[in-house]
Amino acid sequence: MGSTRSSSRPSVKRRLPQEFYLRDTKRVARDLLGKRLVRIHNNTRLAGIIVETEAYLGVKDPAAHTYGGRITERNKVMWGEGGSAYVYFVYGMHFCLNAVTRWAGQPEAVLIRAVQFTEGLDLIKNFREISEEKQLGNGPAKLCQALNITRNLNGVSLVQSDLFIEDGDLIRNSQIICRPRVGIDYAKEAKHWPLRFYIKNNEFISKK
DNA sequence: CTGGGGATCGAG
DNA sequence: TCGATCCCCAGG
Repeated sequence: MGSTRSSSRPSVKRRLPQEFYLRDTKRVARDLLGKRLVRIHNNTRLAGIIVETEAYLGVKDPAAHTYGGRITERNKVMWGEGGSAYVYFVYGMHFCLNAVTRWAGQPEAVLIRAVQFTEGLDLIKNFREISEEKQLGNGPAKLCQALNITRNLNGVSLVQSDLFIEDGDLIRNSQIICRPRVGIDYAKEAKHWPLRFYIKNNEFISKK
């Protein structure tokens, strides 16, 4: 009514354009913090804030599936244009979701490692078969289970499909922690590279 | 064809 | 710390 504050102008959330994903992969990983990961499931909106990511830097990154220029059936989506989803199966039972970055032929990606869910919690709790909210998306395989993301979404466009990422709150640099990535002990010197990004003091990240 | 291992999770 | 569980993929 008589409000003179900025709340009278609602912030419009819009889907990130393909250009967002074509940029430097570390920048994309950092900039994805605070954005909203959204999945439309049977006309229901499931969504949450991305609070943790990791960058995978392609042919020169010993931790990446495309290290050394490998082209395989599994990793071929990473070789395509930025802006699509790379979903892979791991450890015999889990799926992980990446946003492919850069242009075709530069096979890099950002792993989404944790999401703070804010919409569609009933359905998400069903998929996860738990109700504790801090446990719903605090890991790359957990958030895939929460959104029912499996191999059939490998390769879909984040710019056009029912799986996408929206604008969100701006996260200041002072609120971002940068550390080595998780679960890549096999990756020689790259295991120390600071390519994991997460929001400081956030309760929904995968590890302390 | 084969077998070693994995961008994880949860129980003990 | 360890087992689950199975697909991937390099090597023969």
